Amino acid sequence: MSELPPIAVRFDDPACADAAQPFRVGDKWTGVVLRCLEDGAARRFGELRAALPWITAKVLTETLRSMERSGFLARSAYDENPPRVEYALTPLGRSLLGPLDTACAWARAHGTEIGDARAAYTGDRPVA
Amino acid sequence: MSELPPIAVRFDDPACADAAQPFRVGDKWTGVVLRCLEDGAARRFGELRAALPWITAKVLTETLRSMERSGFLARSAYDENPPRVEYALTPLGRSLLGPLDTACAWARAHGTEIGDARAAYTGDRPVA
DNA sequence: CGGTATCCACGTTGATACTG
DNA sequence: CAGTATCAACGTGGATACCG
Repeated sequence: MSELPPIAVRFDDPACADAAQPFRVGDKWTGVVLRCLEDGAARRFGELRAALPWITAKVLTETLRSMERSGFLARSAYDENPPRVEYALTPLGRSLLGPLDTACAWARAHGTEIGDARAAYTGDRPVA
Repeated sequence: MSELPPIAVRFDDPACADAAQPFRVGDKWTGVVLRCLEDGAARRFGELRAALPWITAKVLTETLRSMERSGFLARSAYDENPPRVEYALTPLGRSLLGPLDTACAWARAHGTEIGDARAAYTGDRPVA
């Protein structure tokens, strides 16, 4: 299985610019994990860690547990040495990808307008 | 201008069941405010308050400020007695409605599956 | 009417260290 | 390798009271 490239901070990445990203899927990191698994392949914990170096192991674990609990992904543990654990999207998890794409498309089309609006915002509240 | 009906807790309402609602737009209440203004009409602060009685004035003010700052809505204050302030979506704010509908459609189609998955979840992690 | 000011409880994130 | 334990820091959200 090929290594996942680290997910750079992209505009359509919920990890970056929460400020400029009005759409969120699930918890803070759910969207990025979905992106890591969107091709349908199963990934090991370490692969996900390597792809998302800015998430601590603890938070990644919590995110994966939460997604598992909601039925978005399935966890498979193999009793080997060294241990191996794999995560893959379920059909329910894959069903999130469409709306996620819609949100990302919005961000690509309009995201910069948010920054423009904030830059232009003075806090003045003229009286009509 | 007609009174806004209170927004009941609907499944596609981000206010209810954060747990079962994986999509969020902006801050906690941004989505509901968008819904209140989606018809394009301007609403007074008090109208929004009445429609969203479960949001405190402070938090509603913060939400409106944040949305104004991001360019999602425009605030108009009229120097009258008693004071009048109106909020209306900007074109940028209206552009959010499409993705919001997509997210709500997902929730209607798949939302119950999350609850099912949680009910079925035992925390057992069988070893393969 | 349309807000602010103040204070607080809570949940989430994060750093660090440790383990089967 | 794939986690867990612990603790600290922070931001959000909410209750209440007051103001121009």
